[in-house]
Amino acid sequence: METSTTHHIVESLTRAIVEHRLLPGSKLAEQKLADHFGVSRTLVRQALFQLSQNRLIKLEPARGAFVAAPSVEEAKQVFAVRRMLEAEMTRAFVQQVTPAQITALKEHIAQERQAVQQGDVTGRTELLGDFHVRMAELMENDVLAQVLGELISRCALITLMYQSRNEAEHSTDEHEGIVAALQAQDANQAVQLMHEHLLHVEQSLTFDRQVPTHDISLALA
Amino acid sequence: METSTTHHIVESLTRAIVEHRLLPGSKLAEQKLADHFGVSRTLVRQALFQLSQNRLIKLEPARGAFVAAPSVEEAKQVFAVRRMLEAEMTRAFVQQVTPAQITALKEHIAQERQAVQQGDVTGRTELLGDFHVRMAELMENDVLAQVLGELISRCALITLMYQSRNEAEHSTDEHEGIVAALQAQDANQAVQLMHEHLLHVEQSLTFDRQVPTHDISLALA
DNA sequence: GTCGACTCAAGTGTATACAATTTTGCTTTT
DNA sequence: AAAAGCAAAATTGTATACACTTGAGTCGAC
Repeated sequence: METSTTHHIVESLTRAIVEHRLLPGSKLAEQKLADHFGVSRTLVRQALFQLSQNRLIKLEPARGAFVAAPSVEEAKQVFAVRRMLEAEMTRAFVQQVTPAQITALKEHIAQERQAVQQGDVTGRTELLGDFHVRMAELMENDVLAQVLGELISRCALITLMYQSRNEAEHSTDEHEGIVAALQAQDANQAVQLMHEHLLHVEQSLTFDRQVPTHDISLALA
Repeated sequence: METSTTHHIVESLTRAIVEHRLLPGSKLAEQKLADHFGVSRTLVRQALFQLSQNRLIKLEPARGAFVAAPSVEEAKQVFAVRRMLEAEMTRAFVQQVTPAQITALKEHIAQERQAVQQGDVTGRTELLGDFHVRMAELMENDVLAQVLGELISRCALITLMYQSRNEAEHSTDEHEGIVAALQAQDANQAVQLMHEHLLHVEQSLTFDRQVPTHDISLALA
């Protein structure tokens, strides 16, 4: 089953949504997408279904697909779960840390800094999230990496909406602190820094800043 | 989008797989399923895609759908994640525990006991998993409940394959111990009991018992 | 002028038709 | 007899056709 064409459509729409070229609430009409990609509605529908599983869009029966408008409330719940999961992940990481892992994480942080410096908003958000997934991957637990990846992509939209450059820079600093604690094999310190880091990221979202939208009912709600 | 017909097919196939009427490796031909359910391949394909997201089946390009054969290795990874997540969940639970929650959990355990007594293998496996999801639900964090639900259903197949009645009874006893610690608001005790409980469940899977299969390459591997 | 029912366009839901790929079984060759 | 090659059947992948639902706009009644 699973074709590469469908995957391409998913990727393309994902980029468009994450980069805010498609705003929350926008309708995604099947035929228009089919025309744009030069395929039939069949493949578009497969892609839309997949995107709905990723929570990037919402499917309403007989009405169609709309770009998701994640609530701050949901993001808070996601962060609560991430704090639970990542605190323990960090503790386990220290138990089996190797110099190679530290090197890999430091390299990643260097990339983060570069993206922040260059003002690459989309890139930096992706990299900041990937730091956490990278940790999971380095623990050689595919399930952990995947669950964490889903959690992070689940609030990627909302993070993008709310996160400022200043906060992004702060996150990179905190990543550095965590890696330092990991290197020192100071489990309690690493866990606490991770916990605080996630709290900080969450708090930066709760400002409830003004967000543009195309959806009238959403704009007036 | 999302129709109730597709949902019905998913439910039906899920039951068949979980109840081992369809063994790991079995091929699920689209036309045969379509005939059986009296619908077109379109709806069957939707259902199969959904099942593949739930990891109950595996889709191979141009070859078709096959009932998944989860590895013990994967189950171990799932349990490692569950230990991380549920230990912290338990700790947070104690922080905000109410008498109503304790009552709800005790009621659930009574159901577990009944299923174990009656030799209802499928029912007991479902209930034993649901205890953990119920805890998440009682915390009013939908995301947590959903993530945990996915993790549990992800190893439901393998749990069913390996878990004996004796182990099921033991699990129920451990659930009772956890609730007692929650009621006493003894966070450390509750967390440790939860941690040990998940270790026990995992260990009961690693026996690598003989499992019947229709897949030849799998049987000879 | 407002509310309600009707009509019709637009779009989604499902089935079917067709194309491409894989599997299977037979034939041929060594 | 075993292995390789080929052809037909079966199965998946994609496109199209048709049915049904929704929502907007119009017309008419009050």
